[in-house]
Amino acid sequence: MPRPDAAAPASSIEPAEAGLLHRRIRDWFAASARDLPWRRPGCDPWGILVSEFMLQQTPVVRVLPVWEQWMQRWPRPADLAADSAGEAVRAWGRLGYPRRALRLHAAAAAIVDRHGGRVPDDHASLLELPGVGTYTAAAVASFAFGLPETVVDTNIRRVHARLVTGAALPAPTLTAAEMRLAQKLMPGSGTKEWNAGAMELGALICTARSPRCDACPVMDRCAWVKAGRPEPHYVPKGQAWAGTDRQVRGAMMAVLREAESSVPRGILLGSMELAVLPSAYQGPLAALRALPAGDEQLGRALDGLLTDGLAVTAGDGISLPG
DNA sequence: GACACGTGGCA
DNA sequence: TTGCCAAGTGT
Repeated sequence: MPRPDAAAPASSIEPAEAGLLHRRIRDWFAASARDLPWRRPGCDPWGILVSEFMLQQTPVVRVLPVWEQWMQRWPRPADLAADSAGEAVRAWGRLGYPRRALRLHAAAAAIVDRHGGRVPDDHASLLELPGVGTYTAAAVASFAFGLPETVVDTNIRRVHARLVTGAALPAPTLTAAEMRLAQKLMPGSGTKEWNAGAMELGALICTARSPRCDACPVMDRCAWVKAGRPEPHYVPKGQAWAGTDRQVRGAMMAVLREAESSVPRGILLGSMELAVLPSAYQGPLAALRALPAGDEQLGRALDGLLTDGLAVTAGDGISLPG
């Protein structure tokens, strides 16, 4: 049975065709890449690792200012490891998914403990760091150390789906066929520029919505364009937000980030009046109170934060982890 | 493999 | 305005 959105067999890419794609995309990258600070020659592996953590599910424009602050404050892994996890979470600000801040802090500690304070330069060691999965390990190995790792992120998956497979979008989850295709497409040299170029092409040109095919360096080779740019075969599953525990957790985290010290549990749960509280977190607190969350959901959200280590019990209250 | 997990910009 | 989407990871 045909599976239209599955990746094509790797054997369908001829060496000459692959060579053409390598040349075109790397040339395009050299001419069109954004000047991002973590791509500059002076950026060390730690700066690249920090950028990869922040870029997980978060757009570049929002990462830029926070990355600059982090590198200024914690220029080496040991600097971050010497500070508290709570400070990392606070400095994470509103980037989202604050557990990434916790894991980056833990990764810094692991780098100090297990690697003498230097970011490890092999895929296996990187993969053992907290918060580092298949993608991030390959990205750091490739971008920081120039190793010939196969990087597969959401941009690259979409580029491959269109260019080679002819589908409008990649499958909902990463498949083994996609990994084989990505490996088959890897050039014999210049892998760093190939990985970065394919990713950048997906981010700037071959975008999820309204791709700019007129500016694409490989439009004439694109299987999806040749097929008449068919619609996706499935409807992407949306992310619920309003009324979810995530929304409540986010509002509670905003209160904890802004608070100078610990926050009484009853304040977070809405069972205690504000009266004479220090005013630092009144804004975030008002936002939390405005949510249509019942006692049960408030309790569940707080328990989740405590379980995840994003918050800890401190005296009679709740605070960011020490 | 399906889910949970933040946040804000853009069409 | 509502919904989609962004350099994923851990369970």
